[in-house]
Amino acid sequence: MEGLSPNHLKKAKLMFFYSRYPSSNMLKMFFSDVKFNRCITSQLIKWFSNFREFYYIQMEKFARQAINEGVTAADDINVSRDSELFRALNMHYNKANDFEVPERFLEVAQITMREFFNAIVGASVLTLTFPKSHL
DNA sequence: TTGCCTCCTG
DNA sequence: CAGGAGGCAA
Repeated sequence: MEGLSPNHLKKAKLMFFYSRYPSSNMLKMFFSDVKFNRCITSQLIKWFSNFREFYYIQMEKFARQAINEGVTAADDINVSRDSELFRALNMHYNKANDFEVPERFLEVAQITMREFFNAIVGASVLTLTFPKSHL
């Protein structure tokens, strides 16, 4: 019925730093000590789905914050280990802070942030161009 | 139908 | 995070 321990959850979170969309096969390799069945697989996939939700919610949150703080160019957005965004994400996926988050994750997070920034700015431009009834 | 995903709740 | 609803592709 189960097979996934709290440690597996912690391990999954660390894996998230490397891939946001691990395939079921990748999961099977990463969790080679687990006897997979539909429930286990679904469980793990659900975890990553939840991880992504949190990730994207934070992205939108901080992208809007940057806009409100006056940032006008996506290129002015940078994500480093001392960024508020990173602190929020690290707190969520690496609570114990006993793992060194790969540099690659910072790069990806920054790219994501910029994409959200542009998407939000773009959307606001639309509402300004086509106000009220026209949308 | 099955599998995976997002969205929304609690 | 778990559950359930609902969309979508295989």
